Amino acid sequence: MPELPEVEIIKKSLKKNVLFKKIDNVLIKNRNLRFKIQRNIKKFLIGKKITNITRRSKYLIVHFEQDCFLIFHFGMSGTLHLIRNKNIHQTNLSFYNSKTLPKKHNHVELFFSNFKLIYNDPRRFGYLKFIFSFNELNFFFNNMGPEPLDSNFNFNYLKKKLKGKKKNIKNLLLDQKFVSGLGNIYVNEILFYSKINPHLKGKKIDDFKIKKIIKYSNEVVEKAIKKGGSTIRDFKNSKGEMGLFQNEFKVYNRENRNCVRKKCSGKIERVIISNRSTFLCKYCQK
DNA sequence: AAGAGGCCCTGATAGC
DNA sequence: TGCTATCAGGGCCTCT
Repeated sequence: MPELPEVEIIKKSLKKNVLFKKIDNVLIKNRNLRFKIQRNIKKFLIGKKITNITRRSKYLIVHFEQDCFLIFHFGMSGTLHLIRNKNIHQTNLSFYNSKTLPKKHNHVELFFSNFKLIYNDPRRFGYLKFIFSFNELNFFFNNMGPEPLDSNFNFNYLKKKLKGKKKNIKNLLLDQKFVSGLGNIYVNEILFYSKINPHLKGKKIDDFKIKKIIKYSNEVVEKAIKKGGSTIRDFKNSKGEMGLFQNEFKVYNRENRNCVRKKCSGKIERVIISNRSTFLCKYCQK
């Protein structure tokens, strides 16, 4: 599901609901995720009070007292569900009420005094990890590139990083060491706005295009957060959960439809780059 | 050493 | 209805 904007939305609504709450109990129903859940994680979590909820890139970070942390990565299909006791339905962005809670693939349940938080992940590409110190946390994120909205993601940084790069710009923007937080949807959109062909090699990106990339990375990500993220396919029946940014897509999922630029007569094409769907207008994106 | 591709997994949907 | 094929918001690992 989530790229940076979606995780940001999850962070915000989680913060409203679970800040300063204490974990009473933990149920591990299935340890098999991308990485196996640590065997003794239950022992570490029980009795801990949540002191903050933050995000780095596509990772959600739950902070506890005494400098320990629980990191969530949602992979392609990971979701969090807040379930109130006694059927009180919470219609809060990015949470599902108990009616829409999937029955299968609930991997972890965290119990609080009057609600529980469930991590569900059918494809198991996500994972969670308990972190024991600030040092370990910093180390974990050490190799990650700046985020699109970070001031370090600037002209000089891109200029330097793109120099001599044979990799195409699409794969570069998907590379979390290059810039972190973007995924397939937002990279497609950013390249369309920037009028850059996804196949263009890094070293061929001139100064003008670098500025475009920065400008539209910022705009697309900011707007997506404002709109509550993108909801494409999961849990169609759920209500009150949907992000709205999918209505703003200019190229993603728009194969064979007309280019939205007024003077352009092109059609959106779908091609494959490194096994991922790539949407572009060949007339606009050079 | 950088870059391309395979692969991990389940579920939804389209086409026959 | 039921089969098969294809596709999906990610990223680690291996091979060249």
